[in-house]
Amino acid sequence: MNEKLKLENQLCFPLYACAKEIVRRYTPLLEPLGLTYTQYIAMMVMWEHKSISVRDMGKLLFLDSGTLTPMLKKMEKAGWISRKRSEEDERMVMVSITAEGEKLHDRAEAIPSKMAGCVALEGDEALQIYTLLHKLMKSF
Amino acid sequence: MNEKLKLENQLCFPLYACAKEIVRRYTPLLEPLGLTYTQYIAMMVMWEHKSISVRDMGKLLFLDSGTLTPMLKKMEKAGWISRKRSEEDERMVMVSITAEGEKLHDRAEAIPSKMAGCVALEGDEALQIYTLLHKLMKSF
DNA sequence: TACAATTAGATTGTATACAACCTAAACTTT
DNA sequence: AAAGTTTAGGTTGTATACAATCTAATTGTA
Repeated sequence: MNEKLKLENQLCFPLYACAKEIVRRYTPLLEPLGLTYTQYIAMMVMWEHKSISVRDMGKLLFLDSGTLTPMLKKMEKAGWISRKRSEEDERMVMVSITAEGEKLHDRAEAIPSKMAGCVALEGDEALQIYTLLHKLMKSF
Repeated sequence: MNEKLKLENQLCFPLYACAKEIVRRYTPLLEPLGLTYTQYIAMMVMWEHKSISVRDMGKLLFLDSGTLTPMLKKMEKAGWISRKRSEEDERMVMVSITAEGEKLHDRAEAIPSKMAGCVALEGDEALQIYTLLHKLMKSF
């Protein structure tokens, strides 16, 4: 059997499995805030940018409108953001953070340090993997 | 703003983004074979094990029955595998590869080397990330 | 040996993901 | 300015993922 078609020799598979598992571990921490993981990273964009087009958010998160549009509608309904078509360019929809959305930031403060405890890597290794993944991500 | 809640300071995010992007790049290579990425890794298990329980496949792939059951039914319909409840332990369902499933192996042979060209890492870096991700995966 | 606890899959419900396609708006080019 | 092209979002359809729950089979135990 072709060794290259063995699961243990894949580079993509551990990437896929680790990503899923870590997202899964975020879930109980995000659940009290009412956020899913994807909504959480969308809120990170909002906390930092306050107002941004769907297009630019998609570029930051590597997500397209097929994923973002329904999710942003849910987040609008939850009261964390508002959506409004831009007046300068009517093709664009601007997403803006609300006061409720800002409040979530305080409640999310404890999450990063809690998650750090879930990752079984020494500090040095975490930095290595961070560096390598960023290099890979920038090549996309 | 809390620096720890910035997207660029997350470890999980590049993991999530890289995994999605690499799976996305597999898609056109797998499409002629009629496989999705998840079906492809399931076939890897089948090519190696020939016959395995749903439970054990789930442990190898980090997937549960909620994902596997519907997918394996599709793969059975496609003719690559067969599903049969075990006679020794009627709780278990054994999945076995068919002749059609074995044929797919030949057609998949070219995929790993094609994918290698999609990853913008030097040989050394690919090994590093492989090692770190496996360490992380084993801690689950 | 009854009976409680565990286990394996299946099912249901919710939430992504993304390709493919559609519409409207903005931009290019002639 | 009219026609063709590109762009931004929205919609549809398909395929995961996974929590929660259910059923049937098996195992552990008093």
